[in-house]
Amino acid sequence: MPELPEVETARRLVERASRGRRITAVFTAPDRLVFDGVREAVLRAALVGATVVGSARRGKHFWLELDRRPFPCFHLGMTGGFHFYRGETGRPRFLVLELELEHGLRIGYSDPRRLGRIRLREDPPGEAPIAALGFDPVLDLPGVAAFAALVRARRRPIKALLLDQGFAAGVGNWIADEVLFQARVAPTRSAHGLSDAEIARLRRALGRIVGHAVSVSADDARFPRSWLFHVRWGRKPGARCQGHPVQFTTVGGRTTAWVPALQH
DNA sequence: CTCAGTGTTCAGTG
DNA sequence: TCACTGAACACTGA
Repeated sequence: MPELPEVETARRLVERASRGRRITAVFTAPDRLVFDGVREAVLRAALVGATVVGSARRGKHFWLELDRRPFPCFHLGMTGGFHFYRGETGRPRFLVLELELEHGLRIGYSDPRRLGRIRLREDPPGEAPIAALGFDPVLDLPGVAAFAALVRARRRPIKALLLDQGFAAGVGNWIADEVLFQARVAPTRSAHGLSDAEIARLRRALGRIVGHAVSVSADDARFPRSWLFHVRWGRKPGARCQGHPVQFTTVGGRTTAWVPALQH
C-alpha cells in the first residue's frame, strides 16, 4: 500500500539493512517500464562498489544516498515492495532489482503490476520528478495561513486537490478519504469554497493521520478503530462507520469512501 | 469470466 | 492555465 507512511516504512527498513554496507552485486530484470530509460549497464556501474551512507524521502519517492553520485530513486507505484533475504532461493516473484550487500544480505524490489519506477539522479530533490512535488506532510506541513492560501487558490474538488502530488506529496487514496472523514468535509466540495475552520481541520487531520500511520510503521492493525480506513476496502454494501452508512462514489477519478451524515 | 484497484502520466477536450 | 476524462501500464484476487 505505498502511500507516504508505507514508503517511509520501506525507506527505514532498506536503510537499516544497507547503511554502511557496500553493494557487491546487482541483478536487474529486463524491464524498460520500471527502469524508465535507465540502462542496465548504467545502473550497474552506478551501484556496484558503492557504499550506502543514508537515505531520504519526499512524498512517495525515496532514494538511497551513496558515497558517490548518482543516487538510485524509487517510486513504488501501487504494488512495489522490498524483500530481504539471502541466496537466490529467497527471491520474490516479479523481482525487478536486487542489490547484494557485502554481508550477503540481498534487498529485492518486486513490482507485480510494474507501475513503480527506478531512476538515477545526481540531485534527487532538485530534479524531476521529485522537484515538482508539493509540501510533504511530515517534512514540510505549512502553517495554517499558508495552507489556507494553497487550498483556496484552486477550484477543484478538495479530494482531487489532496491527491495532487504537486499540492501535498505523499497523499494517496486512503489518506485523502481519511483526512476528509476526520475533518468532516465532503470530498466533492470545491477547495475554493472551504471555510477557515474547515481548512484548519483538514490541515490538522492530515498531519495527525500521516504522523500516526508513520509512527506505527504503516501497520493498519494499529490504526485506531474509529478510522474510516477499516471499512473502505471492498465497497461492502451496508458498510457503516461511527454508526452511519458509508457511501462509495468516484471523485477525482478515484474510488471514494465517505460518510454523508458526518461530512458536509 | 469479469472487474476493480494503495499510482502516475499523457492525449484530448472544454 | 485550469480542470476533467479516459487510456495506458500489467497483474492479482474477489
